[in-house]
Amino acid sequence: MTRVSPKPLSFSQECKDCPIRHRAVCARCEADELTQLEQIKYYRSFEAGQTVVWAGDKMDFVASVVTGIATLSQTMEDGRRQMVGLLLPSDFAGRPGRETSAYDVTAATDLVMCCFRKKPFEEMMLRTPHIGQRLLEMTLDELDAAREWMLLLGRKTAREKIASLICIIARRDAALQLSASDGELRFDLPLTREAMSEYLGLTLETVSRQVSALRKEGLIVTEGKRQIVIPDFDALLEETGDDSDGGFLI
Amino acid sequence: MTRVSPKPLSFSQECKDCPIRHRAVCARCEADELTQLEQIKYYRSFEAGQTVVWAGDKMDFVASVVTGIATLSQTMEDGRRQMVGLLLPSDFAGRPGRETSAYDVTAATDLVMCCFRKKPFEEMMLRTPHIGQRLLEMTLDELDAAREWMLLLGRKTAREKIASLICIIARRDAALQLSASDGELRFDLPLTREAMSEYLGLTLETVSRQVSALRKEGLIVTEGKRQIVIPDFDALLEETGDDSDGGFLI
DNA sequence: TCATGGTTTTGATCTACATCAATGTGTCAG
DNA sequence: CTGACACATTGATGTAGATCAAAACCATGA
Repeated sequence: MTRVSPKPLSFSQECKDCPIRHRAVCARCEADELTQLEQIKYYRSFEAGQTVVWAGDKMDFVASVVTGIATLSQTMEDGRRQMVGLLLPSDFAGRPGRETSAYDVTAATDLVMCCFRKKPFEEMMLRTPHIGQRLLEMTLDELDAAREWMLLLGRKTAREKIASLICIIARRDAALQLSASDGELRFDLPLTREAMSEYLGLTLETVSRQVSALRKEGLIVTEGKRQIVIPDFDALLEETGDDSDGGFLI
Repeated sequence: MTRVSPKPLSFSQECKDCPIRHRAVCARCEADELTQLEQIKYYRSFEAGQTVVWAGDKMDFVASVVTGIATLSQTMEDGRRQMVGLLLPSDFAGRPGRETSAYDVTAATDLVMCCFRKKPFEEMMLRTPHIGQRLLEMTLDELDAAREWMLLLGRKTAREKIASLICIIARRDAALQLSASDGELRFDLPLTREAMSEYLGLTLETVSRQVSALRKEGLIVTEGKRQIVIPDFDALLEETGDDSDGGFLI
């Protein structure tokens, strides 16, 4: 909940930090709208493990992830938890037109978010249609991702779930940094086994076992703490159960 | 795929048929926009079991359900299927800005859809911001529903899944028809055991067993083919695993 | 250097649900 | 009335993944 002093970022710098979506929200704005956005935005940073908002709590801002990873989760009374959203840099959180957060929002890693107070943001949406249009596109993308996720939760085996998660993160990672060093893929898997289990609807023991299995078979290589190397992406894709083309995952 | 001759419905009649969302898309339009909508819309009807579009097929329209139930499903190569959308009267199908359908769209019951050719619809969205705004609201609602569904798929027991599905249908049914005869709830469960199993990520045998169990315990009463009576809604809610208030399900 | 606490791995056992197989029920055509 | 067909129920058995328990790993700080 540490409210950090606003960083001296210009818009162009900011867009460098969050290359896809946040820029898409901001960069097309006319100059005066842009100025207004500047006036109502602020930055907050969180340490890994901190909670941004609890489900049911008042949430008077919308935000986009600048660096780090945030998660959205639902909890049942008896403590069972299911992750329902994974926000990478440039992803958007918060729903215009709703007072309270429907989910626990948690920092999975150290996290910086760029926040806009909700009221002014909504007013600006009314004045500036393209923001709403862009938000609609992004929401439709998220809905598609959620539906892909539903297939994973409802029908995939533990092994397929793990392979899918790794491929999803690898793909999104590759999309963010232009570094498509084709052949092998190297990236950070910045989730604990527990976070992975909440994503996948498994226990953390099962996650651990299946990751070990994939490693023993050489489909993935783990380097140090959480660095992962995929020697042959297509081979791993085979294990996901998805049809080969991979389609429109974010 | 039977293309039905356009029915002689006025707008007000149409709004009677699809009381919530479809009206929300249309009724606020200015008179001239309304006329344009009238010009580009047409009706199609399908028999139970028919496929509206296959995943990957061209889909050059968006549509809203007038009567009946449609489903969105994903299929894996080996045939495993997961339902990812359940469209009741007034729900919206199709994504502006996408050429092909991402899902199999199927008529779960006899079905009538009100279709708008995509191109003119998109052009009208640009001219008429409130349509886009309404679509954003609807998409956000669907995203919330999808996330609730993810919790169900990832963490609920078979018994909780069945209870949840019945409650969801009962609630949406009650929302459509004003008839809130409180105390007991009576409604149609217009899904086969197989469709239910695709919704819930279970096998149809497990669905059958759990429905029988709920019936034997008196939590639900089945009348005739697919009519269901819930003598005590709150008692059934207890079995869903959700927190009592029930929140924001569509 | 060693204790401390968080995370991960691995093992042994249990169980909810899947799978395979048979039987029952309702509806429609003839 | 009688197959025939689609759908639903019920039973017997198997298994993927959960649960319970212990150990290993790994950073941090005294």
